[in-house]
Amino acid sequence: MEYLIKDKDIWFKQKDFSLSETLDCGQSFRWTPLLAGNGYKGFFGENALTITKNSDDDYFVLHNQSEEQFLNIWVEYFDLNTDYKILKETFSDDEILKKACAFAGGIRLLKQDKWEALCSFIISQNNNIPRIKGIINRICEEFGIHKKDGFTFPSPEKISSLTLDELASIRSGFRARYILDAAKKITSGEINLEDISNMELPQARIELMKICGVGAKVAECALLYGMYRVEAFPIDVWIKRVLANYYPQGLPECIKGYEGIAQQYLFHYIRNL
DNA sequence: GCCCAGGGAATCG
DNA sequence: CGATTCCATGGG
Repeated sequence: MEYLIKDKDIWFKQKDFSLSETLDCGQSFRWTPLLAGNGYKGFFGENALTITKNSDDDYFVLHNQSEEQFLNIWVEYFDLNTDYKILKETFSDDEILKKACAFAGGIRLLKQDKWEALCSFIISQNNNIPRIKGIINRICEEFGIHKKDGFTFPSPEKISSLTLDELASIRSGFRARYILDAAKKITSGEINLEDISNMELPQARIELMKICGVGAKVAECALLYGMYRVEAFPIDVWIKRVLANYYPQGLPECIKGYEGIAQQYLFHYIRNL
C-alpha cells in the first residue's frame, strides 16, 4: 500500500474505509470522536493514536507516528492489507447483503487486542453502547496506565489483583465478577487466549465459555473482534432479527468463511434502517 | 422453565 | 414528565 511520511505523520489513502463506520459501529468502544469532527483518538494496546481524514484530498493522517509504527501496528490493526472491495463484491451475490454493503461500505474489521476485546464484550452483555463506553472508560482510568494521551486498558494481572469491592467503582453491575473470573483464569494460565486464537472454532468456543459470564454470544465476539476469526458469527438481538426477517432458510453461501465480516454490514444495516 | 441481578439509554404514553 | 422496555448470562 502507498503512504507518505510528512513531518512526524503518516499519510495514506484507503478505499472502503470510513472512520465513523469502522470506529463507531459497536466493534470497539475505545475511540473518541475529535471535537473538530474530522477524526478519532484512541488506543491499541500501549499505542495511542489520533487519526484524521482530510476532506479535500481524502488522505488519512496518522498523527505523530513513525513509519515503523504504521507498518507494524496500524496497518494490521485497521486491516489495511485486506481487500474489502472484493469481499463486498462476493457478498453482493446476496440481495440483502448487497444493500447492506452499499449502505455502509466503509466498515472494516479491526484486529483488536485479545484480552481487551474479551473483557469489553463481557461488559457489553445485556447493555447499551453509551453505557459500555462509560464502564470501559472507567476501568481504564482507574486501573490502566496513565499515558500522556490517555489511559491504557488494564492487564489481566492488574484486574486479577482487585477485589469485587475495588471493581465497584466502574459500576459494571453484575458483570464485575465475570471480569474478575476472566482475569484470574487468564493470569493463572487456565485460559490461554493466544492458544485459543489458533484452535478450531468449536474447541475455541468451549475454552472461552469456561469463563463465568462468557456464553455463546460473548465467546463469538471475543473470537471475531479479538482474534480476527472472520468465520465467527455473533448472534445478538439485532442479528436475530436479520436471520428471522431475511434468512429463515439460513445464511447465504457467498459469505462462507467470512461470516463475521458479513455480520458487520448486516448489523449496521438493520440497526440504521 | 422462570425470574432476577445493576444500571443507563431508548422508547412510550 | 414518569413508566416501561431493552439487553446476555448465570444462579437460585
